[in-house]
Amino acid sequence: MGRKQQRGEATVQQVLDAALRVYAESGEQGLTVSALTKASGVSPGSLYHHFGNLDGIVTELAQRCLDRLLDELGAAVERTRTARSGIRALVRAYLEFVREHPDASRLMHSTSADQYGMAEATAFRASQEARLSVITDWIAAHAETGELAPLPEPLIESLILGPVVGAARRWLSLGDIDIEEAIRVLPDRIWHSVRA
Amino acid sequence: MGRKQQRGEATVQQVLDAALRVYAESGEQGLTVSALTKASGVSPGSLYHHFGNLDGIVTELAQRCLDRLLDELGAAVERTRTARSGIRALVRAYLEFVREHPDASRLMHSTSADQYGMAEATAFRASQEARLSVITDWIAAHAETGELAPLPEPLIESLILGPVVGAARRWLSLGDIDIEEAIRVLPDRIWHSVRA
DNA sequence: TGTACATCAGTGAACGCGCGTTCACTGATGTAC
DNA sequence: TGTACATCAGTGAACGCGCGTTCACTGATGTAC
Repeated sequence: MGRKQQRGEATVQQVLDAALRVYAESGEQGLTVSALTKASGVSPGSLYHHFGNLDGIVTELAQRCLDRLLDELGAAVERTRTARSGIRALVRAYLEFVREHPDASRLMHSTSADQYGMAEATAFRASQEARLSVITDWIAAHAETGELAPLPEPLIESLILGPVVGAARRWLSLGDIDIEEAIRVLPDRIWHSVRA
Repeated sequence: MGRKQQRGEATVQQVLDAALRVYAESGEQGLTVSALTKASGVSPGSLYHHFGNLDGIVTELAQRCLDRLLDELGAAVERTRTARSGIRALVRAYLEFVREHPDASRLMHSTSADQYGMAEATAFRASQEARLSVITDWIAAHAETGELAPLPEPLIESLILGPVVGAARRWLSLGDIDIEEAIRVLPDRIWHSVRA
């Protein structure tokens, strides 16, 4: 049985790069097969050979973006000791990721749990569970020490990520937020909403 | 010049009701013209007579939903004196609206500023300015008294609405949040993140 | 090392479907005098 | 009150476009012996 050829993965990467570019320029409704073949130089047939269908491309791209984000968040949190420094690092890492990768962030913020229905959102979450659990476990641990408010994990998560996502979205779309100021200010503000 | 006939407005309402129903059942991609004609009993021609195009229907529906939400938020805030009671009332009113009108909330949360590009998001916001300013003015007023943290209005807004929207979205899609608990808990938690 | 074979990667013309939209028309409602 | 006219409301068959997808095929890469 032949091993997978490496030029395959190169093509996959080429397509995903092009997809992010197209999405950044023309948004979700601009992300068509013909736009992708044009932007990537990859033929429709090859595209289907690697991804199955158009949805597969978007899903794969969103997954990879989320992978990177969650990796950074996990790393940020694991470098800390106290709940306070952890929350602050988490918020800062998220906003810095958005600042560094605005296109990827835009994509994630509009596809992750939004356009897809509930079932797919659940599946999506499940597939990231390994990376996600680094963070949720950390939260659970610090909830048990009494440093964090005794709330269900989803509520804690909403309190932390809610303002971050809100500010990020707004910076990405309306642009009436100074992201540097957000990075300076939000971590501590959010900490005050979840501490015991 | 003949006055507008009232059966026109009845048809418009019929279509918008159907649109919300279709959206709730089949999501954004199910909201097609043929689905609307089937669900509303209104012919394509009539549909275009009243709305111009399909986008016009979605926009109109989102606008009307947002109208109602902002009215309730404005009313909730105006019944209060202190910053603390105002913030808490605002959060509570938002979550109660979501609980009472989940379908309308789902629609707003995925169309308002998401699928549309920046330009349209701005225009959308501008058209709601009257209702929006009731709330932003209230925030500005209480920021000046020193009750609220001295932050730019968009950041305050993110801190307040972020967790609310996050929790609402999650209740609407994943369903792993107890909305009654959120109504009980979030108002005070959020208040702690924006107070001076 | 060379040859034969299997699998992977990639092409691009072609297809059919369903979408948003139009248009010529009929019917209903309101206005003028 | 009745008649003539203008505008609004509504119909539904028809259209064309562009979308996602397929498929028969060629070329490249890796494996077996």
